[in-house]
Amino acid sequence: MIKITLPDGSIKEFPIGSTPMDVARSISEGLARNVISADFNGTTVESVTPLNEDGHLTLFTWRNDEGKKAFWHSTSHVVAQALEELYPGIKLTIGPAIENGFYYDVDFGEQGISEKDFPEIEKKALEIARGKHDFKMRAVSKNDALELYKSQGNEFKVELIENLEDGTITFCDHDTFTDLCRGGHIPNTGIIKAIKILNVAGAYWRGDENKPQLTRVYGISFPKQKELTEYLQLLEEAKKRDHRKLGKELELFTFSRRVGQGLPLWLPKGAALRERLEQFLKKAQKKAGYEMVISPHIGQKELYVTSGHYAKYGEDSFQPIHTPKEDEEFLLKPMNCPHHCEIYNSKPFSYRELPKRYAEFGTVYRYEQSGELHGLTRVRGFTQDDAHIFCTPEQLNEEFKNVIDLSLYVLNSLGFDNYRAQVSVRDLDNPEKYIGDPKNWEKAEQAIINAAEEKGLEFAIEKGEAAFYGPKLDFMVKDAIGRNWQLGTIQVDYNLPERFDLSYKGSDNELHRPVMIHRAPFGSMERFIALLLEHTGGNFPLWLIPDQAIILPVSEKHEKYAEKVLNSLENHEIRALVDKRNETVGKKIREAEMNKIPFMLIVGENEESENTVSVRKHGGEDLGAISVSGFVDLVEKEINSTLKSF
RNA sequence: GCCGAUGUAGCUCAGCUGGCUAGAGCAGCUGAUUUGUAAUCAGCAGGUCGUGGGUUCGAGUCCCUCCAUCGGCUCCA
Repeated sequence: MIKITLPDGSIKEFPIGSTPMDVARSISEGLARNVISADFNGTTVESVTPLNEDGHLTLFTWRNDEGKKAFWHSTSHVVAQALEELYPGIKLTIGPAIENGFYYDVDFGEQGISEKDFPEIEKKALEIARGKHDFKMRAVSKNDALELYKSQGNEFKVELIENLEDGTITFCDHDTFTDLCRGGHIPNTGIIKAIKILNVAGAYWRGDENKPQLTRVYGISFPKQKELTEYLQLLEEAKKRDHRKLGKELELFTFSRRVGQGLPLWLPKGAALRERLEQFLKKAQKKAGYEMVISPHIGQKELYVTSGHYAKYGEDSFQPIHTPKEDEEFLLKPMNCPHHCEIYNSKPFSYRELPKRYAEFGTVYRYEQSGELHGLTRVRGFTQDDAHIFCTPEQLNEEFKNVIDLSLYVLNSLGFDNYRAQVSVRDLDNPEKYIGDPKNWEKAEQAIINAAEEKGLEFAIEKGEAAFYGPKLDFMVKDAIGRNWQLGTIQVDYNLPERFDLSYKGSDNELHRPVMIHRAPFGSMERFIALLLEHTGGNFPLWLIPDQAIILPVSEKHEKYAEKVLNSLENHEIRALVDKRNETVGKKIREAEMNKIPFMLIVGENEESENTVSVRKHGGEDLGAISVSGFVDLVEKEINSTLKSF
């Protein structure tokens, strides 16, 4: 008998060779039907793997991430089989599960596949799945494994196997198909009820651009057809919310071939919106003790040699700007920190004067690779809501907490309420990777962790994820349709204060090195607005949205009254406009709806005589006739409920 | 940068295997209509078919170059 410890701590005895499935069955038939994979003593095992020793067992179902992974990974085997049957002679490489689904990298040789072939692949794969084949693992000797793939001329698998140790190599069989695989499958293909091939793309073998390029086939699968339908609807929804589409429709920004790739042009509505965001943050920052500074868009080469950036500056960057003077070089600034260090350096500081908090909406330029540009989220010129805090090591904890407060204030004011934090610390096994005094690192990491705890943040600690110059905290934000984004990094930096020889006079009358905090709650205005567009689907918070209300006169006779209403609204700083076009009310409403204007104020005979407006909210809700001042109150109330002061 | 796909009017799209002056809807303009909660009607105007080259009697359609966009890969001080 073996002793199996379950996650709830209970220990049960089973005959040697029992499988996770047997364990599930002993708990309930329902669980047994749903169990698709398991973890035994820290390694993923099949639900049918015989267990021969005592240990801890966790059962996974479709509801667990691990279960989904096994499900998708298993589907990739099925799809690989389908591909092999449809395109004889192709070479399979690897096919892992990913965050949403799976992919399989395939060398199609001379053959090519395109979107048109997807239905056929899906059909074939489903046919195979319906055959209800068991997944069976078997151990293979290195020689046998090599021989199999050498005989098939599959140099990719051969390379994989050559890097494996004899005795650890396993194959996975199902139906007529065999694949090199370390395991983690569902018991049977039969539970795969829906398969969708999503797209194909090029991908280098082992991610190395000098190696052959393979075709990566992306797909996803589900245990129920309904779940696939829902997933496809989610993709549709994401498409509707695409910030590139909404940005065009709402006239926020555009790009011009003449101006250049990755260089956004802000249209009036977008520029005004961005200005409101900046003012919002400036106001909060002022209260938090920041001082605005301004620095130029370029800096001498010398500046970046000092900061250390020049050493990393390569051919794949914007090239230096030369002047008539020989050997004079300027660089477009890729970041604001060096400039801010020099601002700090402009005069000596006493510890009594710290912290200094320098903030700037600084536009920076980075030559992102052309294939990497994407709407507003990856651009070549963008504006960071940057600030650098120079403080004493003792002040770090307090300052960090203040920055967390500010970041949370930003997130909450903009409708992001689902987030957690990630604290990135050193990898203690590789201390040589980090610069600065280990004692200070210890202090800084503790300061971040304490700050996160004291602020009641839900956070995870990631070992080895810190930058070489300091630990950091990132916010992982979940948007309205469940996608994760990294937002608002807060970094501690020991490197630049050293390089710029920054100092302050301590109470001991000695010079000390300040600590620097980099932070940008928005990250960049471009990326943040893109994210906000996708999060809200273009329905920005009322305080931020370009047009808050549109007045729709029923006919020409009511234009004068409409103007009067507009005037009252403007007096209360409500952004409104009048649709005076010679169109029906129905059409004006339709267009206002499509333009996502939160309030439509219909004015006609009745409203004019009663001094009211008939309010229709975006989406169709009819609030009926309200006095103009009543409407102003309504707007102000709604704004105040989302936009609290810092 | 690499692989693949795409590029037709301001926007969304048609245009079969190359064949007369390239189509539609919306937006725009003109006129009629004066309108009550998601599209009033009619007319007009609008395109060197991304760019440059080639094949052909003939190219939006086939081939090549470049540019841009999209999906990935790589990269992101």
